[in-house]
Amino acid sequence: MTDINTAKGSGEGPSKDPIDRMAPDVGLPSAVALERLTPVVELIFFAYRDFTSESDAVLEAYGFGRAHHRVLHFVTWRSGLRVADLLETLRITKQSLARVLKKLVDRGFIVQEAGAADRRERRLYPTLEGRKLAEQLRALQTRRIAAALGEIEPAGQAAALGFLLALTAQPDRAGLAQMLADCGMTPSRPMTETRVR
Amino acid sequence: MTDINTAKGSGEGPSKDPIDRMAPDVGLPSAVALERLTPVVELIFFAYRDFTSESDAVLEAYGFGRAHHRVLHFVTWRSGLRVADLLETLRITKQSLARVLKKLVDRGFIVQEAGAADRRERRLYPTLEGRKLAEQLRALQTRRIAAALGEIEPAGQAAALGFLLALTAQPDRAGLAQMLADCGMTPSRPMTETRVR
DNA sequence: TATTTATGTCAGTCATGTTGACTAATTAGG
DNA sequence: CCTAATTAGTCAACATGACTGACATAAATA
Repeated sequence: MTDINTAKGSGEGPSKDPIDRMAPDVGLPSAVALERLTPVVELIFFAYRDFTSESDAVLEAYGFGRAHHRVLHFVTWRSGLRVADLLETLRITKQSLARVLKKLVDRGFIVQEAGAADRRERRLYPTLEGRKLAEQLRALQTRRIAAALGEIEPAGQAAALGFLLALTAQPDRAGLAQMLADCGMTPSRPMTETRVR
Repeated sequence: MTDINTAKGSGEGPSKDPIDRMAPDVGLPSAVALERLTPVVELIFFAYRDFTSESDAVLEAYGFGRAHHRVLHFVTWRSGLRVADLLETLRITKQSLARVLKKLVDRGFIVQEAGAADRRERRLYPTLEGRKLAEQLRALQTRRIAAALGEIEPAGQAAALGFLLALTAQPDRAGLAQMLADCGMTPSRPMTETRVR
């Protein structure tokens, strides 16, 4: 666990590697100082736990779980995607998806139709009911996000998104950054080619 | 050390409802505009998914899962806590915890000892091996966090933490904010109704 | 036509969450 | 001092959502 043993107190050196040039204020030399970030690990845990709690409660009333939420979300807001896209996005196996997707289809929240160009593909779409639930869940989540953004200084909002984007692994960054930009949500320091790790 | 909060002189607005006065830049009126935040929902999903992926891989080699990680984390970094504290923190049931905790104890990563004042209590402590694993996992996570903080403007780092703190529900905010402050990580606009200090 | 691709499905396993009931040890209150 | 409440451990049973591996089917492609 200690590949970070490079410089330590080196205050204002030229910063190249992201791991070395961090947080002047939130202060981060390099080696030992990483442990100062321990509470941030917990912060992320608590934030995610609470971010999902509201929608989880709604889902429960429908007899769905978080897995159904994820599927319904992407099918609704990236309407027309294929099963393969969903597998790639969620990083789960076909069988895991099948169980969840089947339930959503059986219960009338999602419909499948063969692709126009390639009829092996099943394009996925929400039904009216599916869209309604997806909207309800989105409302809960975006409301919480909006409230949280409202609690920080406007100047820092782009940075907050930039931080989350930087936590995300490369393969998904570009698409996310594009989506954010399309919605007028420009993260600070967008997709800098970073090989974290 | 708190000089980050001075960023931009926009701080003195007539702040009303958090949901109404948000994001001039990241722009947020109120009603319909919430749907512009949809990609942020996905951003949070991807960020969390990728944030946990590295440590999950290490855990797998030990035959542990994310549940064990959470327990080991809190037992190590809040050493000496009681079972009841853990239940409260993780928001799981006694039985869920028992299975995971028992495995960690049986495998020699955690020890329990009766509380000094109240001998019904079982205070939890990591063994040497437990601490080693916890350190390894923490290193992975803090390294990723540090890299992500390094990718945004220093001025925005406090805001990024403030955003996550704002996503967290009240009960846990105070303690988190205190921990962050103790480590020199001051989130911007800390706790609204949570006076610590 | 033969192969590859996209999807669906069967069968079984594992991890982690749940409930409810019960025991044991210890402390606290009347 | 004896009963209450508290803290923790445990059993049995169950649900969800991951996983693997094997196999089926339809459609596109070489």
